[in-house]
Amino acid sequence: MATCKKRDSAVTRARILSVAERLFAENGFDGTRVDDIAENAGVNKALIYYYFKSKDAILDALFTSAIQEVIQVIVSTYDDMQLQEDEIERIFDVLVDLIGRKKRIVAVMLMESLKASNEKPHLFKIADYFIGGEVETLEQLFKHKGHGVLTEQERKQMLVTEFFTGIMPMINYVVYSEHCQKHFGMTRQELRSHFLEAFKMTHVAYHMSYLKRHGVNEFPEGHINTE
Amino acid sequence: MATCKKRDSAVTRARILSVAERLFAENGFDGTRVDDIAENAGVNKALIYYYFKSKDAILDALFTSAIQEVIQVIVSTYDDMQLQEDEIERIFDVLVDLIGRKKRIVAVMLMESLKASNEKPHLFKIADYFIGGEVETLEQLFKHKGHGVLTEQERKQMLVTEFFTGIMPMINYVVYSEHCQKHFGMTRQELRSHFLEAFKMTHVAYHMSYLKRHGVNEFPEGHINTE
Amino acid sequence: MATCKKRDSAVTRARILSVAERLFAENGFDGTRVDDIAENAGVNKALIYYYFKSKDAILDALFTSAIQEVIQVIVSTYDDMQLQEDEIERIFDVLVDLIGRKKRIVAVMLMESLKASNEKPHLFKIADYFIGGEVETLEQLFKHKGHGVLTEQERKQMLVTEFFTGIMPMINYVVYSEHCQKHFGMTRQELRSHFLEAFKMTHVAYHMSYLKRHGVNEFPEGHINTE
Amino acid sequence: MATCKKRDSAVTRARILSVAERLFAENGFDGTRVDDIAENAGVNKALIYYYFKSKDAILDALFTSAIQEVIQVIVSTYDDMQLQEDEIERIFDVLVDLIGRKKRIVAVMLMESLKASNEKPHLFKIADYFIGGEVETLEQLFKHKGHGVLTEQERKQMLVTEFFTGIMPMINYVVYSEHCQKHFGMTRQELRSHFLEAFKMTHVAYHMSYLKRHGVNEFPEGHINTE
DNA sequence: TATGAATGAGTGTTCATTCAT
DNA sequence: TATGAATGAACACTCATTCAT
Repeated sequence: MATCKKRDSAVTRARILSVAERLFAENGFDGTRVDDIAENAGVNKALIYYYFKSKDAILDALFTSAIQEVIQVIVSTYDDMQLQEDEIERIFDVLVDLIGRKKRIVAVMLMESLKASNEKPHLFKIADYFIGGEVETLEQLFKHKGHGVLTEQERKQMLVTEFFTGIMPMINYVVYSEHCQKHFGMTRQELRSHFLEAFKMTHVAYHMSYLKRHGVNEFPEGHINTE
Repeated sequence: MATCKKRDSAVTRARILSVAERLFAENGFDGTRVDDIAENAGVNKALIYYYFKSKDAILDALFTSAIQEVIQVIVSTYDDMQLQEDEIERIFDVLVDLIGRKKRIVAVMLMESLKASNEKPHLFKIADYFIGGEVETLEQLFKHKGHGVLTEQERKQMLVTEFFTGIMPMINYVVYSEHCQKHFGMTRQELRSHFLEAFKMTHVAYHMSYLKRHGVNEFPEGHINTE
Repeated sequence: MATCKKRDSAVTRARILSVAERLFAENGFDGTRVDDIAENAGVNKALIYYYFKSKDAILDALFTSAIQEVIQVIVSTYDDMQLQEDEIERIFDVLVDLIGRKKRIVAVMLMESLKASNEKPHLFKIADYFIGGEVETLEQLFKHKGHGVLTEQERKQMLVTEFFTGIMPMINYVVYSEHCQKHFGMTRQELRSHFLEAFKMTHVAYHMSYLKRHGVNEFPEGHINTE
Repeated sequence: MATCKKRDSAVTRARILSVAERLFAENGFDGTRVDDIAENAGVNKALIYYYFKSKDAILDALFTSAIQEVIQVIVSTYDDMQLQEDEIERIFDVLVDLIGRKKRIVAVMLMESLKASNEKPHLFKIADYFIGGEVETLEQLFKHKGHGVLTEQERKQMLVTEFFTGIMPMINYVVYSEHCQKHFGMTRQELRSHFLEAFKMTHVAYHMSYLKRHGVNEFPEGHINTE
């Protein structure tokens, strides 16, 4: 009769992950004790080690699943979406919501990435997919317009621009959202619309002018339109 | 006679702080042991507690001194600098070098700021001064041009824009510099010039167009010039 | 019809015991985990607790069965064997092979016996049977020769001699065999023949001279012959 | 005024080692907890890790110091001692007392040596010195008598004989002394004299007859005398 | 000002054992 | 007879902090 809550492997594992995600975000990875995770998940500490090899393995599992989820959404987004200017907001919504749903684990990713001793920050795994999508889209447009392939320098410039003025601001918006609301005394909506405006006026505007400068004004089947 | 290397209170204290800054940046605050600090500073562990009440106190001292130094530089920078476009690069250099010199402690600040449990992230203390400088400068220009004071909404938009597309990208550039060089396969110089270019084409360009839109084309005694 | 591999109680139990014996010998009792036994035996960990009350119970079962097996062989050996000198080697073979077959569990017994806290080392259970066989044989000979029963002191001397120069060297040979081969750089055969020689020249030679000293030169129906 | 007991590094370290030695002997290495050592030594557990890198390091320290002590005594013993038969008992006393003083740590060595997974048992380090002393002495005698150097086979036979019928019985006597007294119902003195008798009648007798067989009846400046 | 010794409270991890099915 | 899930009690080791000198 009663839906058995205990003894369900998948559910328990998920609960551990969920709790770990929250606590890591609240106190950082090092600041979170396995005991805390156990207690908050309502399971025995040893059970955590039944599902995960180590505390690090929990973090890895969180990272991996977050990255996979993000990648999946990005791929499908760039697939079925026309980059018309009037769709900017919709794209923005999708991406911000996407990261937002994983904001806690993304925050942990940032924390770990900030450690100088960290060799291969997971942050870049996500960034790569975002950037990859944008750069690829642009290359397609260029090829269609008769421009040759990008030079190495052009590619590098693109990567850096996308990273520091495209994806990172979005990530920062997501992870610092609450702090900003408090510090600047804004509602969630205010902050969101102000950030969207700022993003449009900087990163998006740059894209538009870049395309215009390269004579990409009309798009094959209706891609990014600049005016 | 006496080569006063040991027994010099100020020097020892400074060495402890310097070592702590490096180790905190390398391994995070939680990942750094007081033993490590002691060993690397070449002092007895107990001596650290003679100079600092606790490990946290070391971090606070680092934050405080870093913030003070940053503020001091910013104030003097905005004082004696003409925001002509041809000076953008010089301003950029000054600011980036400023943060860069404190990059490690800034990285720690970011880490701490990312924790959801953190009430008043130190990050904003620094950001406020940067933003404050820019916003004040703009307000001065506006007043001079006959525009009234900024509306609340305009101010908020300005704050958000400065934070997410102005100061944060610079901070990110500084703290992720090494990781980016490695990940994108660039030299320090390449990354710097690409980032500067990206910054100009987004945040700076936004400022220029904003000013132009508001008819601020000439400056009293030679402020920001848009063309 | 049914290939009864699983679901065969006796076989499973035996497999658990066999695996436990190997692992205990390899890593010691404390160094062996029940998980390891389960994994190596290819059974579920909980099943082990279906067959055995505890980890200690597994060890006890191993001890008990080993001791019983040893006793059984000893009894039959001393029954049907003539202690002629030319049979020394055959006796030696039988005994060494006997212990050798249980060498792993014997090693564990020794380990347990070495603990000062151990009250009644199992080691003596086995030793008693070996010693008992020899002493009894000798007593039979003496009685037959007209010597009276042994004095208490003679018995005690016999026990000690048998223990330290008879059974223990054989046990040591078996349990340290591999280590000795490696350390002394010998093949199994070399070590065996050298040990047999050493055993003959010490313990066996002592027996012979002892018997001779007591005028036991001929044997009723062909027992130990000294020259 | 009061002789300061605390805060004396050497004393504390020694107390830890002493307690560890006792507990390891009582319960085995794996059966002893660091907490137990701390409690019995009357020190904080962390202090143990201030003096020793790990639990294994404690064992190593015990082994190393025991081995060094044993080696030192052996060297001086074989140096200044005449191997006359009437001195056998004195030699025996010295060696047995020597091992006896380290009986607990020797017992632990045996336990560890019994683990099949143990690569280089410490047991052999001690055994080598005992055996080395005896073998060298014999070689000297042979050389003096005009016998050439030992063949490889002779050396190997000697090593095996010394190990299994010389040093190991003595070690066994020492480590099983208490158990034997209890099991065989003897006093310490009884056991000792019985064992000495057994040792003389086997290992020592073998040495004597071996020498006689090789015509070593008189000794240069009074070494081992066989009759 | 400086240090070696000492401590209490963790901290990740393990393991024998049991439960529910 | 068999299993996957769950647990409590350890356990080796760590670390910020303090004491005595």
